[in-house]
Amino acid sequence: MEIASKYDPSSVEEKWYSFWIRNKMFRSIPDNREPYCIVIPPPNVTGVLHMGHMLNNTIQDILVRRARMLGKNACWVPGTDHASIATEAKVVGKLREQGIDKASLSREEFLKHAWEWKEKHGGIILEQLKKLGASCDWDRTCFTMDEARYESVIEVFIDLYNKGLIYRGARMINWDPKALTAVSDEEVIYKEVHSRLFYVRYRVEGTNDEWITIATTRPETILGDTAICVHPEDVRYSHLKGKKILVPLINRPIPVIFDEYVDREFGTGALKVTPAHDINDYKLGLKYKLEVIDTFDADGTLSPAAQLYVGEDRFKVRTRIVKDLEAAGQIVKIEEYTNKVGYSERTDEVIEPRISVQWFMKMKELAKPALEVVENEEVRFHPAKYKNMYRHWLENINDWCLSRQLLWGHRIPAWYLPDGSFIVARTKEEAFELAQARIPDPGSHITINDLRQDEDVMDTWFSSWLWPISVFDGIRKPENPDINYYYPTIDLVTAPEIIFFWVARMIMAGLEYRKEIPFKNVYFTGIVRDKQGRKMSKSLGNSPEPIELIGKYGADAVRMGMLLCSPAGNDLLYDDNLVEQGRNFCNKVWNAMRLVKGWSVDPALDQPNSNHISVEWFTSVLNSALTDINEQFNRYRLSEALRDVYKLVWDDFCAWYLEMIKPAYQQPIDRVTYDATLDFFEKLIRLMHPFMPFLTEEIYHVLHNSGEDSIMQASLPLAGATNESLVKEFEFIRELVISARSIRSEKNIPLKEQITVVIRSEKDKGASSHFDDVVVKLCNLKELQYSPDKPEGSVSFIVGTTECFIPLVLSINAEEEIARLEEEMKYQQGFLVMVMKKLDNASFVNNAPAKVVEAEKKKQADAEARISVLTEQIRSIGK
RNA sequence: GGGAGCAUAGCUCAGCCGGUUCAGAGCAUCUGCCUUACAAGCAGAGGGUCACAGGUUCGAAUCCUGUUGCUCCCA
Repeated sequence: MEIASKYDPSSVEEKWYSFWIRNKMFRSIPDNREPYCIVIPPPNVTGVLHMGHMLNNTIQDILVRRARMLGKNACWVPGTDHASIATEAKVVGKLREQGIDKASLSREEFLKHAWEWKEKHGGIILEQLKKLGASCDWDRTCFTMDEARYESVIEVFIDLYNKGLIYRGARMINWDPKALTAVSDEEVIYKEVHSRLFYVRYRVEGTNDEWITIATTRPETILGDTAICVHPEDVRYSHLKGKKILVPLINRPIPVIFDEYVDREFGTGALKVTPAHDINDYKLGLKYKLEVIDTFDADGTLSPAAQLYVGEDRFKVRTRIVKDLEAAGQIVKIEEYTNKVGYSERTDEVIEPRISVQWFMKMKELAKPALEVVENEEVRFHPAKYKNMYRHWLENINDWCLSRQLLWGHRIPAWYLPDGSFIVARTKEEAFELAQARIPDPGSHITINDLRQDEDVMDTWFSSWLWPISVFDGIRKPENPDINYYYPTIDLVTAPEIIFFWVARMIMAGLEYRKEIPFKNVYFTGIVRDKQGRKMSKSLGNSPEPIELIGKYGADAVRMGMLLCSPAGNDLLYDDNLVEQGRNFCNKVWNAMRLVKGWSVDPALDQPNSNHISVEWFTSVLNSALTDINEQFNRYRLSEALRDVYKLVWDDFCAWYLEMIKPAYQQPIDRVTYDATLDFFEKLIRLMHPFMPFLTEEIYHVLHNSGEDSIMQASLPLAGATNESLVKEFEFIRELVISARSIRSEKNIPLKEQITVVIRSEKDKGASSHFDDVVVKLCNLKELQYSPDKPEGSVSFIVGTTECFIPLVLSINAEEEIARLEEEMKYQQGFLVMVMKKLDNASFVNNAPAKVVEAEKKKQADAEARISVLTEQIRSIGK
């Protein structure tokens, strides 16, 4: 049968994925093998997967497939995340397109739409993962809001509330006026923006023309000012002690306070204090018991408390109030100014600091053990540099704002009584029971219908942080066989940007609910960027569509391309040519298979010497590479491991080994070499399988003509012994061959023309002759000779310290030759001078380790040998 | 404003404990080749004061200090 000269992934990938699924090869159930488990970072059901997911999931699949081939019971748990705020925004947007206003829907109606969205997009995402080749145990697919996960979240909320770790309180929070919800500190992105610094003068009460000038970037908050703050040692303002200042336009008197918080150098050294709308002002307000005037409504328009501009948007008001202040003669000057402004991660709306009653979780107690397990490397980070970042965050941790004013998510299990107090309970019924028990006066009876559940849902991450436990139902059933077997999981693969959102909190949850870390290693991938280093984003349109890419190049190529260039924690600059490189590699392997598959075996043929030595050599090379690659995996250097595989397969196996044993056209090969080669090939594809599952499965079946077994279930090749001296010997041969080829190329000697290479050596001495036949074959030699003399009319070259010649029929250009040799001579002499400088230095010889000195002496000897050879060569040509 | 990290070939990076696996890899570039597995290929070649300035040392890309430039995190 003719095998196509180009590997066609499209026909192969579908076939093998359904084969794996059909045979339940990704399925894992607890048994007595060692478990290996990864839980997927659940992708959001907001949309489709992007290149970052491709990289991240490729890495997970590599780890899982490798673990499986190492005989472990490998389990990769897939799932998706409900992504509260992001998904809700998408659903609202979609409804708006259909002319439906969210406000016109009941909670139940809205949730129906949200679930529809989830079913559709969650499904797409899982299909994309399958296209990539992900070997997830699909029977375990979870969703952060399915029944088991939902109940787990509620359980944990109640438990932490009862432990006093969750509380309800009024705090200044980050408010998203577009999504109309609180967001956590971690969801605020600070961006540098060009703005203006307004210098506004406030009149001192009781004077006609005494003023104090403040500087602000947010004049629209002036109406909420409740103090002016200056530094206690600032002499410019000391006369204002006890005075009142009038808020511009509304003339409300406010006190002057004195606090060291103020930076005297900034602006005028006088600060307006608006406790309702700035976190630092809020703290000052608490300290000095200032009045809090909330001049904004939830949607970012001014509230009646502002007195002016009521109902107008905050940014419109900024322009208007400046105009009005100017008219009133209270603008002193306006400066251009660059400052950082917080934006909502989800809606990109400018965050408004706002005082609001929310649910919070105390973090300090949980943070301590979570820091410890990373410090002592119970949980290892790869690369380790992220420990610094982690430590810094945990040491400066704030309470976690848990509630979100949204519909899509886990609803807060708190019920309010008519008197405003609340009860945290699983169900309304339970809350009612508790309520009755609590009410001291039996006469003031309430009915169950008097209870009203909190309208808010929880932060999405409050479900994600339980993920490694909840996917095994370990919250509801802490002793079930799955959780006992799979937990703690082994590896987590995620992005550094969610180290706080997710990684830190999972560690906390694990320690709190299992008394055990959730995973042993965290592999941080980089961010996939475009060639210009920009983050890939939909709005820029700079991200390739992963499924199209897979369709064009094949999943294996995409996996290779993504990983080849992404050492742990390093950003990856995506370029199509990475994927091309992956595709080319697939094709290379494919063609190696075509070559080997095309050979016919002659059982009568003895194994020639050159084949024998070649097999021995490659055995050693393979074993040593297997050892190295293992080591790379142990250090979580996956990109480097893949590079080593690439080099082993392409360079050592294809470019050297196969060329060494390749029979002449239409000639048969001997049995021993053929079997050894098939064995090598099989080991190589098994080694490659975690990286490129489809191609290797295909080749596995072509090589075996086998039916139902799969390379997935084969074991990884084990490293055996390496014959170091043989490998070293071959390095000499490799250099010799390259030099000879290079001369062939320089001298324009056609490949077909046979030449002779002479190695200068006393008979039976010098270069070993193990590989002589190999050299003859690789260089297309008539003959390889050893001779103590230089042949007449030949080009010479040096391999190591050994002199070699290629006798040429055509005349040698003496000048060219001498120039070439002299250049080499110059280099060698320079090298020798450097070596001698060291060796002549008494303190070097006395202080450096003997080994180093020895090495220098060897260098000296080698350089001298080469120089004398060169001298002799130049002289002989010269005469 | 506080903290962390990075700077090595045109590009992306590797170089752990200072010393021939020290100046490397892949890609890109250039020159030959459609050589019977592969042009998605083969054979060659060029290309770097290891950001800058000091210091420690017999010896520095590697350790220390400063400078510059970039990145990230936190407020």
